[in-house]
Amino acid sequence: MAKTNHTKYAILGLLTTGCRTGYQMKQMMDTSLNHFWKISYGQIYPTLKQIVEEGLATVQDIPQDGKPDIKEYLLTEAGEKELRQWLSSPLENIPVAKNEVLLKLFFSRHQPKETTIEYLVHYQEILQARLHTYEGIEELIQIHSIEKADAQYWLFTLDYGKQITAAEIMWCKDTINKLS
Amino acid sequence: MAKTNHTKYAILGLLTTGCRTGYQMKQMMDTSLNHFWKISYGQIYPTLKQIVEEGLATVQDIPQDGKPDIKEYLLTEAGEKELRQWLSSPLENIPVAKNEVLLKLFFSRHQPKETTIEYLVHYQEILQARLHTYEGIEELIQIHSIEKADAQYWLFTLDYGKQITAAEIMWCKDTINKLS
DNA sequence: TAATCCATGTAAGCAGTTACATGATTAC
DNA sequence: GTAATCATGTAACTGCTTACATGGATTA
Repeated sequence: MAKTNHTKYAILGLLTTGCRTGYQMKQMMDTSLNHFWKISYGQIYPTLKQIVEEGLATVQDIPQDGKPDIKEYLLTEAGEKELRQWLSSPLENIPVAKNEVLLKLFFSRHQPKETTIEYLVHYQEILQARLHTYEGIEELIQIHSIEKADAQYWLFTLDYGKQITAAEIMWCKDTINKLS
Repeated sequence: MAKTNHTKYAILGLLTTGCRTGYQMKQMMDTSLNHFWKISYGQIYPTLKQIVEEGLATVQDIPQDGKPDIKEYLLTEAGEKELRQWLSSPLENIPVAKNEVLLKLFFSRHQPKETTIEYLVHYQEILQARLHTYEGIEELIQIHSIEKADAQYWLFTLDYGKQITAAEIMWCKDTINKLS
């Protein structure tokens, strides 16, 4: 089964992008990785602890003036190796993404068509808003990392979000039409 | 927060489609709802029990010859009402779907481009296979439910799967090109 | 004779969120 | 004076999968 703990690798990866504290990682997630990955502090801090125990990173307490002390994490060579190994490992069975929108639609013959249409219109608005968010992220990436080797790959993932969301919007329009 | 237990509603919904046992529901999930919803027996049976306790369905033990006894579940009026209420409730914050493919790509500057390309080619193949699966599901729906009011909505969800997968394949090709 | 189908169910465990606690500093 | 920002962390809980148990009938 090779149960890969993806969260662990997400954090190892973030350690290569300039993030050095759990707090910074959370912020990064909530901005740049926002559209395809998200974890809570309740997950980040214990995982960081575990990563240190495994020798994949080191910690150092650094006092700050005015602000709370920080714990600075740095990737070790073993950590880098582990990350690279995960990157090059083939992707196995991708789990099915649960889709609440489709679940409701699947059973929607039990409600008036108008309600379903309203529902889809609302969903379309959410998608449109999401597209705007992506534009914001694009700017962030360009500001943050003009000369970073990362930027190219970050824009690939963003492009995914943009293209798939656009396709979803198209589908919404199609489906609304079919129902009208 | 209005924590909606989607699994419960998935099961209530399935009870309106001719599924009368937990076993049948699992089969239905693994075929027709396969691309956007999936649950295990360990989730189905306890939820069915709970649904009966809440008065949303009734059970009946029915002995069979040759095969194991079945427990036949039937939706009550209260159950139908509950389902309809959920259907008409607005969709709130859609949780971020974690995407392992994008997570790896995000950190892929740490590996040779060739490896990333191979990886994307492999992913593309998986997507292509998925498209074929969808065609299979389409046939299933058409056979299963020629005169069912459900069919229209089932085909909508399938259409979603087909269109989004096609868009993903396009993105794969684009990205492979950019990397070459 | 080994595997698969039918059909139900439970216990252990994991991944993850939510809510809470702490406490100084800065912005409105 | 109230809220937000910075920064770390834990405990309780939920949702879900996996692995196991049972056992006759059918298929390869």
